[in-house]
Amino acid sequence: MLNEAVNLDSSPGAGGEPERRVRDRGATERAILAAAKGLLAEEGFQNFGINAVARRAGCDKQLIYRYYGGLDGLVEAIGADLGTWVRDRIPEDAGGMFLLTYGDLMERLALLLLDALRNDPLMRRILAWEVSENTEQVRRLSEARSKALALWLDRMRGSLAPPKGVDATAVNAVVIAAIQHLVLAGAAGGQCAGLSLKTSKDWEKAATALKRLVRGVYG
Amino acid sequence: MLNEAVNLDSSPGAGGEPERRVRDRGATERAILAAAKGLLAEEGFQNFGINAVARRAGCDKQLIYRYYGGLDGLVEAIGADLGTWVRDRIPEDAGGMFLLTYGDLMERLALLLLDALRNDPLMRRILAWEVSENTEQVRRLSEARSKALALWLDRMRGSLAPPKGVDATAVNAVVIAAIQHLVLAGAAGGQCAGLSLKTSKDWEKAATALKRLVRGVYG
DNA sequence: CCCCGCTGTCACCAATCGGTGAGTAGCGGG
DNA sequence: CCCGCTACTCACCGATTGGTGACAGCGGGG
Repeated sequence: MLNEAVNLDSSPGAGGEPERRVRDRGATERAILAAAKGLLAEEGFQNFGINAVARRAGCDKQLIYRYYGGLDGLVEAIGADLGTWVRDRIPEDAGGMFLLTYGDLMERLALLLLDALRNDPLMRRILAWEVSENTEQVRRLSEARSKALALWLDRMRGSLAPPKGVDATAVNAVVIAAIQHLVLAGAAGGQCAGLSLKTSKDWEKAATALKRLVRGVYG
Repeated sequence: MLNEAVNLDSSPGAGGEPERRVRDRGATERAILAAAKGLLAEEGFQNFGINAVARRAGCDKQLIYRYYGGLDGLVEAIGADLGTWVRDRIPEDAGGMFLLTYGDLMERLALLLLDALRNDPLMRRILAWEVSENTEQVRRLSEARSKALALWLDRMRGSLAPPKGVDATAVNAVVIAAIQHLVLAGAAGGQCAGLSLKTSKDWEKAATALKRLVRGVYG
């Protein structure tokens, strides 16, 4: 909770002095972006503002206006940064599933997405932000996130085609909705509709139920 | 959307005058509660505060402190009010489903819940609030909401038992999670995971997918 | 060498927030 | 009729918000 994480000028010089910041615009920009992401991930969008970001980044808010054009630009930068999410989340064994059925694939994807979201506080906060507000800021961020998600799904799916007679888009959307809400509810309140979501055993139950549902449709 | 609902002093007297408020504590209390619910439903929890509620109720915020003990008490009152939600949402034909299978029942329940939430902005906002914050305020409200939901489900279910070999609690929680997130995403951004959620045709697609998933598990 | 521009800091602005204490206005009972 | 209780309003508090203009200090190019 205490500041730290801001101390990017931990030069080995005599400690404790006023410690003038080095003049390095690139580093400052990165520090601001990191502060924004960290703040959003840890505190949520409620107290996400110019002052808070500047405080956490350890610089003056004026720099945020100068370098990012205000909070909007900063949010946009965060959105752009989400592109890396895909790169980081593609397991290396993605190619190892080329002879699975669509059902196998979707089950696997669902569980992977569940885990990925469970371990990504920033993504969770953005998700919560999306369903809570409908400002321009959020819309941009939302677009970036959903694009990243779509790209991820695309990469993972490979060239497997869904079975006929099923509106795969809709079914998958419902499954993804379930995953997202489970993760959000679990992170926020530790439960969802009477199902506890705290221990890993709880999550296994949820995962099993999720598998059953997916299998029930895709076989 | 405009204020109204607040206009409890629409006495037939000459309109436009300063229109002194009648001294009626009960009416004022009700006006405050209504203002709070309306504000929460229409604006969301972001700008939900003492000042905003007082402004909308057309009275001094001091009265909120006096009558409800501050925002916390007011939120609690909203929570208590959610008990009525159940009463209002029990269709009269609830008894007409006594010989359905569990699958029929859950399908019906899922669709009913979907519609109920789609038409209840207040419930939606509370839901969004729940997954966005974890303060004491929200926790109380969340508890009231989930209790209301549980009661509703209970009333609707009647005495039908779930099939064996299935973790009905978990499956149902996942289904409910899907419904809730679909509604939230639809209301906020008009889409979810590539599925548009604007027209009633869109919602039919989602409902169909939901039915498929439920049927896949419960037959 | 000096000066200009870029980086970073500080002081200040109006607006709003939650919260409180003091004071006003009207109704009802003696 | 008047007095007192109660519903209600107003004025003010400190803190924090987003936002801006002016200034300081270092460094590189003329």
